[in-house]
Amino acid sequence: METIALAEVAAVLADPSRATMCLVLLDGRAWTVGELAKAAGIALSTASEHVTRLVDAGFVARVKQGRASYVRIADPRVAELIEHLAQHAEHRPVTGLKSSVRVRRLGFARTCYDHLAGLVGVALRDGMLAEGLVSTDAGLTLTGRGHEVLGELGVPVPDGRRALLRDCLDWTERRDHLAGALPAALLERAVDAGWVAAEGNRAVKVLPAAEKPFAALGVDLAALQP
Amino acid sequence: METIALAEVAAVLADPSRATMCLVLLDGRAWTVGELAKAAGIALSTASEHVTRLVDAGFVARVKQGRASYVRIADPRVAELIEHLAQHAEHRPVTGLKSSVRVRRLGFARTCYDHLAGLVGVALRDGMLAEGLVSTDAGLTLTGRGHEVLGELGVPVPDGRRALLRDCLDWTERRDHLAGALPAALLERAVDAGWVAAEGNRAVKVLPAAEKPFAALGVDLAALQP
DNA sequence: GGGTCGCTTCGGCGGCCGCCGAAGCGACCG
DNA sequence: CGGTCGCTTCGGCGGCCGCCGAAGCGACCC
Repeated sequence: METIALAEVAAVLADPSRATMCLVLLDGRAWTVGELAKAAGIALSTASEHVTRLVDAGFVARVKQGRASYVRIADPRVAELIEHLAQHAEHRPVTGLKSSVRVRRLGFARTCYDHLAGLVGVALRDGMLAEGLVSTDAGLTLTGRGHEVLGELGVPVPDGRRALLRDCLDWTERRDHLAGALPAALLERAVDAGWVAAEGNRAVKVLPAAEKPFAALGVDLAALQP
Repeated sequence: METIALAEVAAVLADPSRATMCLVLLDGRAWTVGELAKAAGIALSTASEHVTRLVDAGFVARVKQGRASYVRIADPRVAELIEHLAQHAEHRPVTGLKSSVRVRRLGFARTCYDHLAGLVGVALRDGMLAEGLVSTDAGLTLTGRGHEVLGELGVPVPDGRRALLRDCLDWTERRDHLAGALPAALLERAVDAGWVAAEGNRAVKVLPAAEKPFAALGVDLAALQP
């Protein structure tokens, strides 16, 4: 019986249109049904049906606002599940030509649901390790120094149920970057403080103000330019 | 393009027969194609086709031995992915009547791929936390005392790429138990040392010899009997 | 070497599901 | 209070895919 549940959940993501929707929703924003239809290249009516199914499966939430209907990922755990699955999917040969163009545009800095990824994301992981802010001795952990430095930068260290730090294989870099509650808080702080700014879909622009705080995290942005 | 990859991977698990196969394979053993066919309730020919597809997708490995053909999960990361998906699947209402009977049989102690789960698995997490062997201060980590105690028990602390400790929502207990490289090493030691013995599919029998080592891990087995 | 056994491959059937356009339905705009 | 706009629902079409039994193919047994 329980086994059927697994198949049902997988079936929801097994359709290319629904998969596309989930992936674009990983940018953390709320999309209208019409936008999702366009992104997936299908009729509005079909998109609406897909959204219904994603809602029923608990993957996304639909919030009506006036005559529009906004769709967003239901909760961070779902985002992590989709990322996990996408990681496995990208774990093999690949890749087309067109995608490499898109990847170029997104490669330097981008968001992965609610945290930084791309070249900058990977450098952040390396830098924080090198500075001793995080440790991999027994799983990924934040060190005492890490607590201090983040405090000085105005990044609150979350203490909820969600894992503080997780490795997340980067789609473009093929190396791990940091995911979890802490990187999410870091991105939020970075946007608030004007260190970075969201550009397009998932692209992120790194602003000059980022230089100092990122240096404190072990990242030399000047040496990193593409 | 990349989006299609996600859908393809999900599609592999979206079939009830293949999902069943993957779930039974979570016991870590190698199954023959015939056994899998019986478990899924389908013809041998169909099962063979499913196995081929699971192999192509990188979920399982097929190793020929004489005229038999053994199938097992391809690697621990795959097992974690399937568990992750199954967790999401079981995250809702549920449950039939028949399944509760099966659950009863498996509830006390069972394996979850390569580590202990069930009531004992949950108690292990609680006990190790209470004894200060693991900590949740910044993600799940093994403490210094944890290293010591495990050393005394003859459990080697792995240092590979795989995460040492992870929370894993228990299907039967609806609470977390410990997964990851360390719980896997613990189970292996427990079997070798005769603390526990594998019974049926995923059921585990806890032997008298388990009392002392489990007490060291903060678990009072006598108080735990079902 | 003939017989059996376990698995794989092949052909063909049947059902499910994703697709669209048309129609229905609120919400907002004048 | 008609008109438009965004979304949802409905009916029907078409293709894909999981299913089986039959046939093919090695490996083992005697």
